[in-house]
Amino acid sequence: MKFSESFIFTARQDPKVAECRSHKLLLKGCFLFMVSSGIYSYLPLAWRVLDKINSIIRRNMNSCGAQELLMSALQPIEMWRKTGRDKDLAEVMFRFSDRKERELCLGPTHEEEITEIARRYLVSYKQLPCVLYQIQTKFRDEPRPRFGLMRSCEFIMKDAYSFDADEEGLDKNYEKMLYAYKKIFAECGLDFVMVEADSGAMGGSLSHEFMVPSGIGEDVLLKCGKCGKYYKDAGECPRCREKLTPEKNIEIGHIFKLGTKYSLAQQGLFLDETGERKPFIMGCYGIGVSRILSAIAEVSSDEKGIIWPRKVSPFDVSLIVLGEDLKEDAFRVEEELNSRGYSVLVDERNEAAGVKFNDAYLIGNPYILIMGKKYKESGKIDVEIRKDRKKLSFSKEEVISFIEDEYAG
RNA sequence: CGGGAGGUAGCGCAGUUUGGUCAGCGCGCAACGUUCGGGACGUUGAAGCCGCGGGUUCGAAUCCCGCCCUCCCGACCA
Repeated sequence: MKFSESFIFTARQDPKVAECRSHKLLLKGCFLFMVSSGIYSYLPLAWRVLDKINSIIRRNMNSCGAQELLMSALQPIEMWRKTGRDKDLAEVMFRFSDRKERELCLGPTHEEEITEIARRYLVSYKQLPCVLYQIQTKFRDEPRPRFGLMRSCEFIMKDAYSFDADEEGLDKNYEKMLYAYKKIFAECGLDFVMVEADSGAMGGSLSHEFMVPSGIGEDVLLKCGKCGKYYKDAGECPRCREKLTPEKNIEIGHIFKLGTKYSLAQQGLFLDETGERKPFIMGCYGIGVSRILSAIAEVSSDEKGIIWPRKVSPFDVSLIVLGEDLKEDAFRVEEELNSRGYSVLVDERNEAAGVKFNDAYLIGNPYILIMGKKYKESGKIDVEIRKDRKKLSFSKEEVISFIEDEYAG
């Protein structure tokens, strides 16, 4: 893609509305458009990243045997009355009524709706286990949106729900999901920690949170200085007896063993082998998709901009062209890379070199190719690695295989 | 919802104390020329309900009253 034709319009100065690093960089780099407090539009750059995160999630969910669906965002309040959560979640629900006076809300979460779906179709033990998931926008009336995308009123979430005939089945699905989550976050390039957590308003017996230590965020965990383990609450490290120090974290995932809370309240019943009616044993598994984006921007960045991990970067490669007469050659390099499956952002704008370098750092693609004076003289293309700003120099053929090697590794 | 800070051109800001001389600066944008491996230079130009509504005054970005919006800290956080 040619930079001059792309919807990328970076800012030179830091935006005033942003205080934390990810918020600042995402606005400055033209990833996000702030509509209002806690409400954002994802611009093309961010959407490319989200698309990649979603692909990683889908691949890992599908390989667990989970099936994707998409539930409604509009939900009748009536559905929530069965579980009593119309009251528990009253504060966070965007509620209103339509012209027929039907009471509605914008879905803040979907346990009730998925249970309605499950009870309609899953009527026999033979249909279990069953795992369904969706990637969808959730709506929550936050009293205080914060840190840009970190806590917003509208956000993208992956939520999965498991239905089993017995506890053993739930344990199995829970383990599978836990394993998949580890793979997903690792693929997204995030260092995360896992802690046991409260089930809160979700209910149920066991839950784990996935956290990114970041120095900012809303969840404080206690870290053991000796073994490095994190705890939700404890006076001292149960293993080392070492003092614990509080550290801020970003929660990017949360999984719950729900048990029968919803199936009992909503008559989510099936017939077992003996012909007895039994409630589903349920689990639910959430990932804050848009929060992953901001978590990466928060922890994987420097003063110049974001440093996207390879698998989620908006483009695989930035290509800076310095010199009007080199454009055609640059487009040929782009084509070569495209044909091998790599996306390239070719900066062929008529801008000063410094502008192009700084924009490349801000946008944060993992590799920056430079075609300029050196290419004219010796046919060499410089490669700058965004992560550590290390510089290498290659011939045209070598560059292609270098990129291939990097992405293969 | 409590406490703090702020709202002036697309973005970042000065001006408000002491009302007039105030519609300003930088960046960006448009045009032309020179540049072209590290946020270039010159010339010219377009762009503003000074957050909104009342009030005081001969006169309000500036003073008074009310409201709205944004950020930060706290409460809240499925």
